[in-house]
This record gives sequence, structure tokens and C-alpha cells, in this order.
Amino acid sequence: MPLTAPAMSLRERKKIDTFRALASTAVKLVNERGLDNVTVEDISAEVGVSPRTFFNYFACKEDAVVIAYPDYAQHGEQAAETLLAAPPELSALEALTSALVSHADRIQEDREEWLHRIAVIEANPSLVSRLIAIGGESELSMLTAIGRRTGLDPEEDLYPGLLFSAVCGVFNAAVRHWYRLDGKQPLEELVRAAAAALAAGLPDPGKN
Amino acid sequence: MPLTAPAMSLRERKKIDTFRALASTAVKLVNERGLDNVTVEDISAEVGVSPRTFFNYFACKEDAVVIAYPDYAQHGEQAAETLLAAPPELSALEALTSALVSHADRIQEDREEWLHRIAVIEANPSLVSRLIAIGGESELSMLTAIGRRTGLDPEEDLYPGLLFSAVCGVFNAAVRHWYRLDGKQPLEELVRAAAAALAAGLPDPGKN
DNA sequence: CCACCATTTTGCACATCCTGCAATTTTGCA
DNA sequence: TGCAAAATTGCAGGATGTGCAAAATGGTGG
Repeated sequence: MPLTAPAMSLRERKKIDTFRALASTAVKLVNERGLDNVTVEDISAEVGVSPRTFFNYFACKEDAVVIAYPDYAQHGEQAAETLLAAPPELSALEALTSALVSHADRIQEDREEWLHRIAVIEANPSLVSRLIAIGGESELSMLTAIGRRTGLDPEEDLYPGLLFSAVCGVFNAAVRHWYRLDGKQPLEELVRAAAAALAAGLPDPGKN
Repeated sequence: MPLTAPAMSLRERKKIDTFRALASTAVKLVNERGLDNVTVEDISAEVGVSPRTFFNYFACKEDAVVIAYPDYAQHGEQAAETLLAAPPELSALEALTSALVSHADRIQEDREEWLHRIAVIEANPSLVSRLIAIGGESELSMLTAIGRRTGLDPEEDLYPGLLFSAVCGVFNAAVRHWYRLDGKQPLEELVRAAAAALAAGLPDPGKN
């Protein structure tokens, strides 16, 4: 368990364990039977907690499949910090790209689990929505950060939202392609390639 | 009712009317009370149909807010056709942009309703997910069309998915910005501007 | 080891969501 | 009018999700 820091009370460790157990069990069961044939009761029973406890950790069944770690809520702010910490000579797109790359690294670290998770998501499209919703929660901090770097007000100017949406889309495409390649090509490479194509204005590859 | 063609049986017209009534009532009520304080029963009662009938039209409450027209399912294929029909000298990005613009026109036609709908969606972020999911249903036909234009297999090559995701994100950003401007600037202009920025590689505006 | 407080888990009640099925009503057409 | 297709409806029932209060458990100090 690379996530459980040593200086942690038993209580907190148990909480994290329960979270991870619920999340991975959800992925496992949904992978075996399909989303509709798995109930919250099934997942809870497999982990050994009451269904009520499940809802103390996740707002809905889908979240258990989609949310990998208990600290997911902070990911947005972490990415925003990464963005602001990038060398000032980089353009906003370049800085954002570097933030994406470190995000990719974290996914790569839990390669197996993520490949599994993406498989389940691809097989159950309704989960995509949930995933987007989660990502959307980090939107505010990201837009603020982009606004700071570019000196533009995200409320007033089209550019920050434009950049963010485009980059999210590109990252998403890279991850899905990574999955289609069974994770054999490093996600970082794919993300870099995708970002490079974006920076080049998505030129028609046939016109080369 | 601009959508009800004259050569249509009473049956079909009533179906469309019911659909539109449910959709617009859903938007209205959710706008007034918030998503959580509106039940399917409320919406059905206001329209004058049974709750069971509601579910004959929509898979879930959210869909009634998000899906504007009964033929939404065909939009993906229509867009794909538009894409293939675009002049062959255009790049894939340019062709896709022109498809987006005609999509923008359709939204512009029902300006009021859409502004209302977007307001509700912005106020209830969980709806965004649903919206994305709907858009995702058109993904396959779009990817196929992009693959045809570029001569690339969407399964094998990163580019088609990349282009599609980026363009969707950009369109999304343009629509939201349109909403923030109260629809005062033509959506078409915003979409064109956004697509132009994308084609230019999203250069940092500060570096001008 | 015990006692005490904070946190977590749990059971229970309850509203809502959503589906399948069979009965009923409505529409289209001859 | 009368028949066939299609739409609406009620009902039964499983599943989701929330609030609340009781019970179990971890942390801490005596």
C-alpha cells in the first residue's frame, strides 16, 4: 500500500483501507458481471461492511468504480499548484501539458488497476459521465490558475475555458488510446504526443 | 412549433408534444426549485401524464432536463454526414469546425430555451455528466467519419479521437461562454473564434 | 486496566428512482 | 363502424440514497 503513510493513526489507515477495498471490489465485480448486475449490497457484502457504510464513503455506486483514491478531491488543487509552479517562460499550454504529464505518471504507477478501471468504464458508458463530473470539480481551481498565468479573467475571457476544455479532451483521448494499447506504450509519451499535436493546431496528418 | 412537420400523423405529433412538454417542464421546475426538489411525479403531474409515461420518454429525470428534442439520437449521424459532405480540400479540423457551426445554428434558433437549459445545467453540475454522456453517443459515428476523411483507423491511431475530443471540448467552452454573455454574441462567432484558436495551436494570448 | 470522548459503523425508516408486465385507452386506416 | 397497432397507465417490486439515533471502536489520560 504505497498510499498509507507511516505516521497515521489506525483509524485513518482503516478508513483508507475500507475506501480502497470498496473501490477495487466495485471495479472487480462490475468487471465480472456488468454495472447493472452489481448492487451496493453485493459490494458491501464482499468487503464486509454494511450497505449504509458504503454510502458513507461514496455518494453512489458509480463513484466506487470511478474514484480511485480518497484524496481525489485535492487532485484539482494539486494540479493547479503544479501549473503555477511551472517555469514562467512556458506558455499556458506548455505549463498545462507538464501538469498533465505528472498526472499521467500517477496513473502509470497503478497501471494494472487503472487499465482495469478504464476497461470497466469503456464497457459501461454511463460511467463516463460520472468521471467527467469528478474532473469537473477541479475545474474552478484550474481555471483560476490558468487565469493567473495568462492574466485573463476566466469569467470574462473565452481563452482559459477553451484551453482547459481542449486539454482535458486531449488528455482523455490519450488515456483511452493508452488503454487500447494495453498500456504497453508509456502514457507519458502519448500525452506528450497529443499535447504536441494540439500545440501544432491539430494539422491533418494526411497532408504531411 | 417549428419542429413538427406538416406531414405527420396525429399520433407522432402528440408524441413530440408530450416529449417537448416534459422536457421544458423539467427545465422550468428544476430552474425554480433545484434538481433535488423536483421529482418525476412533479413533472408528470404538471404535464398531465402518469409517472410511468415519463419513463417511456426518458430513462431518468436528468435526461428530461438535458435532452431537448426527441430526435437527439440522430444528431450524431447528421453531424457525421455534414462532416463527410464538407469540401474535400478542407482539413479534418476545418471540416469538423463547419459541422460544429451548423450545430451552433440549431442552438441559436431556440436561443431562449437553450439559455434557460444551460443555466439549469450550470447550477446543477451533476447534469453536465449526463450531457456529456449524450454527446458521447455520437462518438462512434463521428470517429468513423473522421477516420474516413483522414484515412486513419480510429482504433489504431490516436489522431481521430484526439481531434474529436479537442473539438468537443472547444465547442463546450464556446457554448458556456455564449451563456455567460447572455447569448448576446452569436454562438456561431464564438465557435469560429474558438476553432481558429485551436487551429492556431492555442497560443498564449499574453505573448501577443 | 479502566473510563471517557470522538469517530465510525450500523440498523431502520422512508422517499425516490426505474423496470417489467399486463390491462386499458387512443389512434390510424379500411 | 370495427380492427390492428401504438401509446398510456397502474401495479408490484427491486435498488438507490439520506437522516437519525443507537451501538461499536479507536485514542487518550488517569
